[in-house]
Amino acid sequence: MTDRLTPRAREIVAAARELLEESGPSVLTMRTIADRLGIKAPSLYKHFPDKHAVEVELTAQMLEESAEALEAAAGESSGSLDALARAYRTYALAHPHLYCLATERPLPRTALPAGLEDRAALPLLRACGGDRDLARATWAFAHGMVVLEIHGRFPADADLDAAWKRGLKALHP
Amino acid sequence: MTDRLTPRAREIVAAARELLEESGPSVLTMRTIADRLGIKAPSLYKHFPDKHAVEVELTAQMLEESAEALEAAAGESSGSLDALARAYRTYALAHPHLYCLATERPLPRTALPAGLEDRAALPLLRACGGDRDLARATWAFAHGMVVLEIHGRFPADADLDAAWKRGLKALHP
DNA sequence: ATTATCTATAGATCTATAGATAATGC
DNA sequence: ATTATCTATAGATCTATAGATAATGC
Repeated sequence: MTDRLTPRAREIVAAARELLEESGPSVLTMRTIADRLGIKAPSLYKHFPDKHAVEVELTAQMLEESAEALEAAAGESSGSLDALARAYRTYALAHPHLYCLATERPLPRTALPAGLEDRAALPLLRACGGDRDLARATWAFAHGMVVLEIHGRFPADADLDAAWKRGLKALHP
Repeated sequence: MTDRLTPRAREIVAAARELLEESGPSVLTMRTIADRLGIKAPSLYKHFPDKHAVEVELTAQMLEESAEALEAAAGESSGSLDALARAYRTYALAHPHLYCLATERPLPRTALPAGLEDRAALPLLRACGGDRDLARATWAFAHGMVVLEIHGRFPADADLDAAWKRGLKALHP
């Protein structure tokens, strides 16, 4: 995974990520990426075939980092489902634009590192005792809570901690 | 609600909706909307101040129609939470681009018809016996299932009916 | 030699405004 | 008169390619 890209390509992805996280997807263009590196936009095409390839790398970063966050939560003292949920929510809310970019479009499965999709899903699956249906339902709940919060869909006075607790209590009594 | 817009404005929204549902958000431009009506794009600005105002109307349509679908499900024989969930999923999957447009951005609360947000939330809140936390958790679960399905995030062989059942059983035993 | 960069540019679009013209309604 | 439309256009962008030039590595 660290050798998927040349060093220069990694710098390009890093610049893209800073832009995305700071200012959102609408400012993420080949020109703004190049500007941040002090080069011209056409030079980027020596490192990536097109813009989509850069976005795929951002998606891979999100999946890998959220997998790491979940693995860390699973490995801690408690390792409870509450801890996993907290880790998921914390990661997503710390990187809302990245989370949405990686999540609100089809997974570019063939372009991602082998095994990454499964790795990202594994901690939750384990915590569900291998019950895939329960793991998917819990994932949907967590994803729904996170994206609805990111997009400001809950009423301003909603107690989201309470909603998380209520959902987790039901799914994992 | 039927008098929010002039007849011509309603035709514009209808054309926008057809485009969106047929071809997705990337083709929804002022020019394509105008083309579909046989007029030129600048003429649209006599009916809407800007493109965003058209999108707000599409969002209002989605909220109103999904509210209707949920109200109908609540009023039927069973009126169970399963029926509500089925209605929600069916509506969203029948209108994936509209559902995402209306859902994957902040709610334009001040521009929407008064009471629409509450109305859309009410059937589920009722079915939860007024428990707002449970209603929000259930909404997040349903929204998560739907958007993950729309965006092709579940493995191709995932049994989504089973995941829905499992989640609903937990949330509403 | 190869690689990274640059300049120049093709080829598309987009949103939105200004001002003229035609059609409609009192 | 008012309203809807049109033409013309401003003013921004975007992605991506072609071909030249400079710098690096054998």
